[in-house]
Amino acid sequence: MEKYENLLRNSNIKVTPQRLAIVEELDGHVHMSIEELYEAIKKKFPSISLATVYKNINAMMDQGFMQEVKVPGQKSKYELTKAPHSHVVCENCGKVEDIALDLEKVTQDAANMTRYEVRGKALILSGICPACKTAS
Amino acid sequence: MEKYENLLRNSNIKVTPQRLAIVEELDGHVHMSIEELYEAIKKKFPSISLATVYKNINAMMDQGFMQEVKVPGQKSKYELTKAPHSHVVCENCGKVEDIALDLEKVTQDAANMTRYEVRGKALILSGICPACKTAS
DNA sequence: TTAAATGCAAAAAATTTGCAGACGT
DNA sequence: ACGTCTGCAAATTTTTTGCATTTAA
Repeated sequence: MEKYENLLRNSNIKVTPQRLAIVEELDGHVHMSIEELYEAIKKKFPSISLATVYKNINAMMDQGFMQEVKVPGQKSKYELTKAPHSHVVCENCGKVEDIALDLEKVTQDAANMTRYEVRGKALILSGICPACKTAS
Repeated sequence: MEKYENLLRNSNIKVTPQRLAIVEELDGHVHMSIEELYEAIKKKFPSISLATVYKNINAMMDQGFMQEVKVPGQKSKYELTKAPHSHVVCENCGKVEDIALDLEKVTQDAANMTRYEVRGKALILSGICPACKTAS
């Protein structure tokens, strides 16, 4: 995970094993709640404390490294900052996936209707994922 | 607020002054956090307890009367259930507004790409509202 | 070497629960 | 009258903070 070490270093944020563990965990799972992250990291890093996870999530969010995904009906999940994108969440299994959707038109419409200077767009679609549909 | 009395009554949920106060407050302000609701209602109804606000929000959400709006960067706000719609939030003053946007195309795209059976759509745009733009 | 990070325990904030009395229907 | 709701206090849960020690650079 060389790439993350450098990304962190370039941003007045020290590279600690705890931080790398968080980043690597997210790099694998993509979307996890605080508690999920903590439990997962404890397996490889039993001494980590929950406070450290909180502090680091907050620090990395302040630096723009990480973003909160406010999922309807469940706890917030966190992801490493990537290109802007939308999310799809399965109402059955809770899984969250990224999806690249074109929100240009919708954003234009909104700007015209509200006169807002629109800066951010957060779209979360929910439904039943193919796996859960098959299973039921 | 006759209308709400009947709506509540038709749904095995008793009409109490506390509940009417919550509903009337939201009917006026549309989007409020738990704490905002509690503070506002206390003015007209000093004996209400925070626990009652929580219990009623939860009860009315269970009944589908009320919905949580998970706003990026601030506490969740609540609104009375209306026709599906999107939201615009001002990053400066925190105000949340409803907006009717056509998400048909975007939803279709998402369904095609993910094979999800899409049921819900939550879009929150953020930016600077006209009032804050003028003021700055 | 030095400022920043960790981990613990304690504090604070947010939310839920149990229960006796009050209230809606 | 009956079952539900309220308000209080206590219990949980979630998140933040202070501080002594350790660690990255």
